[in-house]
Amino acid sequence: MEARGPRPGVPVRGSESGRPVMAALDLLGRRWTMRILWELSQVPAGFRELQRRCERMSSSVLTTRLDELTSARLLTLQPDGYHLTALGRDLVKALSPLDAWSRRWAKETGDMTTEES
Amino acid sequence: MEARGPRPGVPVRGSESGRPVMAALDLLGRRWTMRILWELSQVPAGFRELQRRCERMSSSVLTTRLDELTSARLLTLQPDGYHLTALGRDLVKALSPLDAWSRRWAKETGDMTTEES
DNA sequence: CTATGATGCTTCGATAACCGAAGCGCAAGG
DNA sequence: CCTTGCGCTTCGGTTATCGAAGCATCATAG
Repeated sequence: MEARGPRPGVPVRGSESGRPVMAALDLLGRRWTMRILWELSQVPAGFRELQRRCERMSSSVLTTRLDELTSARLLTLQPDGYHLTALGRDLVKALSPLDAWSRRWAKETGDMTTEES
Repeated sequence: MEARGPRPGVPVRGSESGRPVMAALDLLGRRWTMRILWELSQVPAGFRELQRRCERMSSSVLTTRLDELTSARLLTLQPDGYHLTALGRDLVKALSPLDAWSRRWAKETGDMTTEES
């Protein structure tokens, strides 16, 4: 299929610099990407189960994302489904404070607390 | 403009659950969102400067994102430009391990275009 | 040998998201 | 007055995503 997502060292959407973090932001800023990583970090899954878990995400996009993430070396397809690589697990680990943050976000939404420069 | 992005506690794209982290993943998984937060965390900026920094991102999308992020209480418009709120700064803080990870990613992908951030 | 059901994945027309050049209304400066 | 910069909108064109249907393959069952 030749999807070929963003990789560090190469210009990406919104940045010619090739700075690694920009490639990461591009990759992660595509629909479903973080969700897929998130789901796979909980429990590895095959194509269709992944699709089910993500509330019927379209199969074509799932294929594209799996291609991008695989060619970025974040996951691999194994007999029993897609797994995160060590690199992929590290990414999820790097992203994990997001869960705690989101809970705080939920709490503070509706409040009128803490807002200044 | 009434764009109104995802908020915790409300069903979002790809998840009916309303779980906070799903709302966060939806919000952050939109084009330019993380980049905008990233840029504003470095230095606050007005509309046009922000547009310049993000290599000419389209103004219409920028408006939409600023609207979403503002109504999510992650940033505010002040006389001297857009600023992160305390909540927004915490988000960026939660996302900050991404920078270190991306450098490792770059190393392990074989590409050595590791510029300074 | 069917047939049935599950898998990973593709196709393709329809829809939604995004792009970007142009322009608006406003405020400040010359 | 004229210009400059601002936040922001408009709108026609482009790209990304959707989703139902289908294909090839493998395993199990009849």
